[in-house]
Amino acid sequence: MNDYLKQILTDTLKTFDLDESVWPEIQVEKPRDPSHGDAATNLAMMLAKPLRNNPRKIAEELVDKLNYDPRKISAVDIAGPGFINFRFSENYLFDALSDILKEGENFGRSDEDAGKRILVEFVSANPTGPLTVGHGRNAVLGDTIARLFEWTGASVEREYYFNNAGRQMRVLGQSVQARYLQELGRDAEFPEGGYEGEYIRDIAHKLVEEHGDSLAEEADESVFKEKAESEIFRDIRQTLERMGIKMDSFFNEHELYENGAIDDVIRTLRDKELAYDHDGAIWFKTTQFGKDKDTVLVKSTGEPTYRLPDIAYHGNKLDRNYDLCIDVFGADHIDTYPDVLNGIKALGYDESKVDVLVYQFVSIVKDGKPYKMSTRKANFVTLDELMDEVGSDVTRFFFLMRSPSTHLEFDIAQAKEAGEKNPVFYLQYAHARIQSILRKVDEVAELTGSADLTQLTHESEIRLIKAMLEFPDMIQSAAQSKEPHRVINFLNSLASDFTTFYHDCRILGEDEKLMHARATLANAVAQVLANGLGILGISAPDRM
RNA sequence: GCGCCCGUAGCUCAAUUGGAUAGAGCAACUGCCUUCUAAGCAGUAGGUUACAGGUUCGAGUCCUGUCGGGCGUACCA
Repeated sequence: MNDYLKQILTDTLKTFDLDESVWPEIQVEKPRDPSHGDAATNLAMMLAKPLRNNPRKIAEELVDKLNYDPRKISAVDIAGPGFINFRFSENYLFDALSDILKEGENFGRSDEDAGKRILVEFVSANPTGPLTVGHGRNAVLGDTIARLFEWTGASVEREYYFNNAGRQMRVLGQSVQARYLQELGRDAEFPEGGYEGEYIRDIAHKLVEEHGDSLAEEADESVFKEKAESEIFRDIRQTLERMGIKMDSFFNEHELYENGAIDDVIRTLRDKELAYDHDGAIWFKTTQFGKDKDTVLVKSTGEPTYRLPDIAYHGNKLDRNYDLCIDVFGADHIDTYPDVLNGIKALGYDESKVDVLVYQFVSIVKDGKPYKMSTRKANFVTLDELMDEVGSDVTRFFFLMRSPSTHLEFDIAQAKEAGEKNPVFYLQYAHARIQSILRKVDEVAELTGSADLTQLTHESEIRLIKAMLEFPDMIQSAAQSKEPHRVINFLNSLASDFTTFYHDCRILGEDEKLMHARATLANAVAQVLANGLGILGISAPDRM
């Protein structure tokens, strides 16, 4: 419809004495206030300057010359400072409603990004412990953005990047080793800054069961580290699966050392005089990109900092020919990704193909008080514990309901509350309620063929149809802006429109023609709710 | 000190990317179950969008400054 409006406005614009080069971009949007119509354009206001005329006068001329199809548009009028408002004809709305049902579970999909290959990298937690509520926002945002782009037609892959080498992991191995020896009743000193969580004891216990005391004389921690890694990764995968997240690949940083990518990065940066030696370390000239200081790429110990493999990793991703690589990062990485972008640009890649979603941190409220988490100190709430309490639907919903750019306050008590305080149920309830009605309709009547939709005349019926029509555009803008919470806002509003309809209009007990039309409408609403919940990875139950 | 993000109703947050009278949920108050699920609906109250300027037909949204909060500012990841 928007395309149609833009088209007829463009046609009208051609009749004006105005060079095409100064034409404003034609914008059509839905007015906030429904009394202003179904669509509006600010074109007359945009033309005020080039035409040197009063916007309302221009609007009058535009409307006068506008040639529109009355089967689609029932009224056009001018309001406010010069807005032109359009009202959709009912005929158009009814056609659109039957299209929704025809498209069914595909309603809302588009080919906006058809043919594009997109890689979403997310979670990417090193295997030092179970996934916590802190990781949850990353995991659910990444997965949902991937789903959104699947709906806009892209071919999407999900990747988990990790590093199983380095100091963190050594300390992890030492922690397990210490617990193993303690389990055998021997003296063992727990490492400084070791991982104190209960899961470390569980891993140690498993080692005792599998190997008895045969590992007691191991000189270093590597056996323990490997066991810890495989156990923790198994847990992580299970947790993700429980949340409906399936990774297509796990990328080990180690690969970048083996295939020489790391060395290549250093060599190229040196060639371009963007890297140099100083104090035994190798530095990246980030001052050239406007930073205060240069940045260390390789420490004097010979160990690279994480930036270097990050640059190599992004180069690797772009080598795999993705059209777009999306990274999902917490706010603590906000300062590091410009280095990565500058790095890959210096290597000759197109950095515009890397897109970073930075989300703000989750703060936990537990027992009404803020709760500070640390994996190492084992003050954390794991995602599994959370899902034990509230299930995956509520978990996903809470992480998605806020804009990524604002802090998310996760109130464990509120999430646990299965009742009215919990907003996810509102959506599921609307869906279940419709299914229940449709079951009853089936019992009382044998409805065949297509309904006579002209029976739908009530204000709340018309509003529902209009609301559903916005679904496809909403998905596109949610994907493009990487803001899944827009889907939730939309569904909340749709569910609310439905319950208004539910209270205004009965389905059962009306004559068969009207019942058929309303059942059709309700069916479409259920379909759109189910599609939207599907994008969010949340179930749409048939009964509650 | 410097960089990035944020500041909207008592609380948690929206606001169609610069549009018309800033909206929801929770909490408070008033009504509504003899009809399809009351996990619901209708209504009342609650605001100088932190503050001060600026840009323009038009600003919660953009620019500058001030105040307040978060994160970063490592040869940690």
